[in-house]
Amino acid sequence: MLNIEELIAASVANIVKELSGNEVKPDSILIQKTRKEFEGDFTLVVFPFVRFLRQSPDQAADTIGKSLLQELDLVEKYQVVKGFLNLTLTKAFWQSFLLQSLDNEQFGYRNARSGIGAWPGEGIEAEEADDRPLVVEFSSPNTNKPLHLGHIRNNLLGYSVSLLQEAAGKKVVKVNLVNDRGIHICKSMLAWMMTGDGETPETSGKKGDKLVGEYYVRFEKMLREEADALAREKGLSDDEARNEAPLMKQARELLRKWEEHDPEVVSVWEKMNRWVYDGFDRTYARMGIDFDKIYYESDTYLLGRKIVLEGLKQGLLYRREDGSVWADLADHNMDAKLLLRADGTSVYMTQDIGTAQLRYDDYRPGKMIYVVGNEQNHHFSVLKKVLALLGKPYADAIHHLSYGMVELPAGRMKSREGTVVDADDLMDEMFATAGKMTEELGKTQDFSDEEKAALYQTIGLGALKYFILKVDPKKNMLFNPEESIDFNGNTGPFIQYTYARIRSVLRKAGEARFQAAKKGFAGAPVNEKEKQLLKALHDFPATVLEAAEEMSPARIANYAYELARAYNQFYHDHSVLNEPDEAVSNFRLCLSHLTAQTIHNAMALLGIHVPERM
RNA sequence: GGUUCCGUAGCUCAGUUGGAUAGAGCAACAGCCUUCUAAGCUGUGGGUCCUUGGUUCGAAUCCAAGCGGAAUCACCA
Repeated sequence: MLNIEELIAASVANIVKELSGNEVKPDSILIQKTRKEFEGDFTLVVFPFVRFLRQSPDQAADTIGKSLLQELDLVEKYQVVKGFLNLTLTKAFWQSFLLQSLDNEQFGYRNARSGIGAWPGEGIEAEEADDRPLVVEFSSPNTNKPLHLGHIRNNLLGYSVSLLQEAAGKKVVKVNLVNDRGIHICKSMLAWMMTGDGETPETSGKKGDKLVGEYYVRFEKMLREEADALAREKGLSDDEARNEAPLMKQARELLRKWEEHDPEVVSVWEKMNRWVYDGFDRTYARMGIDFDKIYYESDTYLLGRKIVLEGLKQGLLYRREDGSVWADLADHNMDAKLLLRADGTSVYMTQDIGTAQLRYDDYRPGKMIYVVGNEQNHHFSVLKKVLALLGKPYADAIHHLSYGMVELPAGRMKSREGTVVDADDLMDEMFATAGKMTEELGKTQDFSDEEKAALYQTIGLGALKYFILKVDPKKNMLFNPEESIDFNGNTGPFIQYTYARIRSVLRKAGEARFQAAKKGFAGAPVNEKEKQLLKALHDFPATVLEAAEEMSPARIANYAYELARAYNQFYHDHSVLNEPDEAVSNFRLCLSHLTAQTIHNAMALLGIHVPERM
């Protein structure tokens, strides 16, 4: 079915062709929303075809306007302003849009395509890439430290982008790739073995990821002391001293033993990783994030190595004298990339090759989206080149969703300077602030303790998520811990509040009255504030598709804000239930209902809940 | 130095495939609660859209050069 903009555009194309005999390109017909300061609903920019019509812009606009008025019933009138043709659609059009949308709880979402759940299997290769599932990787933490603010942006983005793609009709698989192996985790293990005295999350009461993180910090501290001493004694550079320090040698020895599957080492590794996973799980749960599949690097790096060795056998890669294996990327003006060290161990790129293959085998995705910070832009362009070199069909399917860093007023977070903003702490603070604000406003006197806790969590998380998601992903963003995140203005709680207000009206009206209202508003007059609301609501489905296309939750966040603002302006000026004219009251009730539904659906795409009362 | 990204109000950010007089919020000031939730609404002040050229009927948006900032150019992940 054509939407209204397409319908008008098609009609305009016909008109111009009849008048001038010229075929106009569809994309030269620009239908946009009429700006607030002019009368009208949609605007046609006539400049692109004044040439064909051999008329002044205003004359051309008038000519087209007249024809549209005749041809399309839903065009009520038009006005010409400086080469812009402003069309006003009939009340009937808007009211039937409202009526049709009201019963659709999934308003704005495209239905998920059926039959895609049964992958992988025969025939999947023949399907269009568009019909295949999408794999979205996000979070991807290391297991030596708790999650921090940077991870929060990553998690929220990845989760929201997944929801957006689903809303656009794609089948989505959310995956996490846990970096559970390597020197960093060996450092935590070593510090724990040397100084831990058997401490566990149970004996200490500490969250597992926090506990392991503490040992990582302890290792770094001890290493620093050793390295400083060594640098003084032997006059070594800092890098040399750190490398030469006995602790560092022990950590590397631990890694070597791990790769040899030393049972004792593997057992400590498993134990401490489990602590971390338990901690992460709690943080994810609180954040409202989940995954369909978790990959572990310890499982994928060997596959990567296998693929590299096959590539070498096929002559796609080459071996240097020292035995290391490389990809030649000179054709792409890139330096050669190391894929296996001389000792046969793998690097980051190697395991990413394995991971990509595994995902392809598991899901045959049309696209593999990696939500990873922009510091890894180069890594991903190399990964794609290497996979192409290896002849992998999924090389082009890889899409790096690159996002900007979260910066503090003093710059980047630095663990050495203790400026890392911990994810759990931040959420705790948000919940506490939400509670304080709500108590001050005296809004929850009749709430039970459980209801209060749930509400404060909803508001606190809403504020945090909205704050982060409203910013264009590719831009760096600033977070100032001194100034707590706002609850007024362009914020999550503002939108949540608007929803709660509407729900309050709807509760007062009751379901029976709403059902009756749906049948009883035809022909009611539409005032300016109501028209603004209708236009905003009408925009939602297209906005969802654009946001999905651009992978930008920010588009949805800004949309939700505009919608809430439009409702509040309407609400301020007009009464729903106290309106004496029954048809008008019915109309406003329905308008309120669809607005609530749309706010709910928009916020859901950001992973934000909306409260019935606040 | 090469490559990529960013530069819009005092601050944080919007601004669709180029379209009308560049918008919000915060902060400041002034108003609005006997009426469905004032976490709201209304108003005032605040701009060299980094600069200079180019393309165009039309440029914050596209192109080129320059300036400023960030990331990256690892046998780290």
